[in-house]
Order: sequence, then structure tokens, then C-alpha cells
Amino acid sequence: MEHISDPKSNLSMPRPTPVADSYQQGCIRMTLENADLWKSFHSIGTEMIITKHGRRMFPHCSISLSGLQPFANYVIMVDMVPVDSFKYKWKKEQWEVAGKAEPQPPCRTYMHPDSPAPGSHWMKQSLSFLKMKLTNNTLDQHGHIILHSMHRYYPRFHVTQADSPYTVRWGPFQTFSFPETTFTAVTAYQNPKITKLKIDHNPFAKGFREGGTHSHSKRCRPNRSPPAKRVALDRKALCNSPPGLQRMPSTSQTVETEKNQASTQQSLKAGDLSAWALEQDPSESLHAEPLERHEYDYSCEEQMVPASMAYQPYRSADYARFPMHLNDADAALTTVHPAPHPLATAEHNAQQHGYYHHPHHHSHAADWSQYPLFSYSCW
DNA sequence: TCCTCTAACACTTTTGAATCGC
DNA sequence: AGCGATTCAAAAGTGTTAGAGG
Repeated sequence: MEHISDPKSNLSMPRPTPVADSYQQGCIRMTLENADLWKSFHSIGTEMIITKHGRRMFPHCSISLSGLQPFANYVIMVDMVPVDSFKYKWKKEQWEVAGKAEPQPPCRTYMHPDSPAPGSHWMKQSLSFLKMKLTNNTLDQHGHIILHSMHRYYPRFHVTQADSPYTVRWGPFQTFSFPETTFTAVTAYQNPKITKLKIDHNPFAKGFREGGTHSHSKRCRPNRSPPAKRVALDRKALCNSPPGLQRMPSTSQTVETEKNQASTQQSLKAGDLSAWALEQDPSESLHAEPLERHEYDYSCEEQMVPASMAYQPYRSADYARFPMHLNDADAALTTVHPAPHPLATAEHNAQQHGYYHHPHHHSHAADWSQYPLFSYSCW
């Protein structure tokens, strides 16, 4: 994909596309909701706060789906994929490469709380991943998505037919991503333009916008002992948040989901399932985009795991070698993956099958092509 | 010295239990 | 008794920034 310079920002931008928030693959179409908001942030260089205890995204991921089989059950998941192999720093009002990326933290997948649910449910209304949280705590016990600060990521959405999260790994799945959702993980906002945009759009930030507390010099900080309220909050958080589980609606489906949680959370080291090996030149494109479409080699049959026969009638595009859409009108990336083998290890797959590398890309330092898909499933 | 991260802060929004009325 | 609507306190979440630490 060509990159162009945006005179209004310090970023190298992908060429704007007329249709950037929707993509149809096979019969399944995924559309990014609040795409305009995402684009607003993207034009500046989206930053997402990550904290030790987990922080929600803003804008949050919200999508809509169509083309699903109404009566087939689906599991919808999202994970975060490194954009490139670099660490960044904010210097003189722009992002600069600050070296090689840190080793990838444990990969976690956030499963939509409604999963599994029939296609009719998913198509009824848009899906919000509002409650998904990002953390920089590699020892996190709450199931939040673990990211490195000052690294770039983008969310990847997975749609798979499955009657329970436990059977996800056996079925085919389709993957979608959206160019405008790329972001830099930070522990504190770097670009003031992002701060202003967030305050303008995020209702929770009103306390700072309208409460007159922007005059921080007035703040009294005599000591740093936690106030009683905060202590109570922390205590409750400890009591109410069992590791790996967040509160869920009390439906029979989610009860089933909960039962399967433990096994799903077992680390599954699948081989390379990521389909985007990127050619990155940090000196040229500081706002590195994973959005360049490449052709992926799906001929690696060892990676494929037969879906349960029960799901066969509903399969629409599984295991297909999809021609990638190379015209700029298709901004959303989407791939069809074979399911990861439940017993496979990254090492095994690396040796046996190689990675889905772009033909022109051989020795990418990030090596995030090893990024597993379903190591964790958490909500 | 520079850079990154953490925690405390004041405020708003969301959540959910309790209550009420039909 | 059951259900939906309303109320309200508690919980959750927000960006900023001083200070700690590497």
C-alpha cells in the first residue's frame, strides 16, 4: 500500500480509501462501527492508555456482522497483533522508532461475552467490545489483553462457528481487521491532540473537561495514602474478580461458556496464524500500517484442523485460499484461517510448516508471525 | 538528564439492588 | 405473586500530573 504524508499530522498515512469500514468475505460481512471516530483518531495517530489494572479502549471496538447462518452458533473474538517489530518514543511532537520491539507478552484473546450465540443474535445489532481492557502487566490475572507500552498494535476480529469456546479451536474461522484501528499503546498520552480528541468524545472525561479541575495547580496532594473509598474499591475488585473471569450475563449460554473457560484459557501454542507479514521501514513510515494487503499461503494443510462434522453444513468459506483484494477500496483486511491445531506448538509448526510470510519478507525481526491466536480466552 | 510508569485526584457515567405501583 | 418502572448509592471509568525509578 502506498503511504502518503499527511500535512496535518506527523504521520505517514495510508492512502485514504472511500470504503474503509466494511468488508465482505465469502458471505460474511463485518463493518466497523463508529468508523468516523476511529478515522479521526487515526489521522492523528491513535494512542491507547494501558495500565497495570487494565484500561478500556477509546474509541472502543464495535462491529456489526451480516451474512452469518442464522441458526448456527458463532464465537466472536478479538486479539491484538503487533504492527511491526519496533518500539517507539514520542519526541518533539512526533513518534520515532526507539529500537527493537520487546519480546511479545502472552497473547490473549478477548471473547465477546455473548459467545457463543446464533448468527441471528450477532446480526441483530452491533457488537461492542467496550469491556475489553488493555494492560501492561504481564502477570495480569484478570484476563486483560497484555500489551507493551510504546508499541503499535491493531485489533483482529475472529468469527468462528462453534457451540462453545472449547470447540473454537476445531473449527474454521474468519479474521477481519480495519486500518483505522491501529494504535500505539502508551501508559500516558503523548500527543496532546489525542488527549483533546478523547476529552471531546469520551463522556467519562467530562469530569476533567467540565469540573474545573484542569487547574491542577489547585490540587492538594499532602500525602499519597489511598483514601478510604479507593481502598474499598480495591478490596471489592479483589473479591469480585476471580482470575480470568469478568462478570457475565446470567444466561445458560454463558454458564456453558464459564464452564469451558478454564480449558480454553490453557495456553495453546498454535503455529503462525497471522497472515500479515509486513514490510516495514521505520524511517519511511513511522505510522506503520499493517494494512498492506499481501497474498497469504493457505496451502499449509498441516495447519488445518477439520471442523466437527456437525458444523460442516454451515461452513461457507472455510479453508479457501482467498484472493486478496488489492485495490485500495478495500480497507479492511480479512482472511480465512484454518483452525489452529490444538496440540500444535509454535516450535512444531515453525519447523513443520513454516510461517505465512509474505513472499518478499524473509527475516522480519518482529517475528510476530508466530503470534498465537487462542492462547487465552478471557472476558 | 531523560524517559517511562504509577498512583492519586475530582468528576461523570454506569450498574444494580431496593422500592414502588400496577 | 409477578412484572416493569423508578430511584439512588456504589462502583467503574476518565485524563492529568507529580513523583519515583531506571
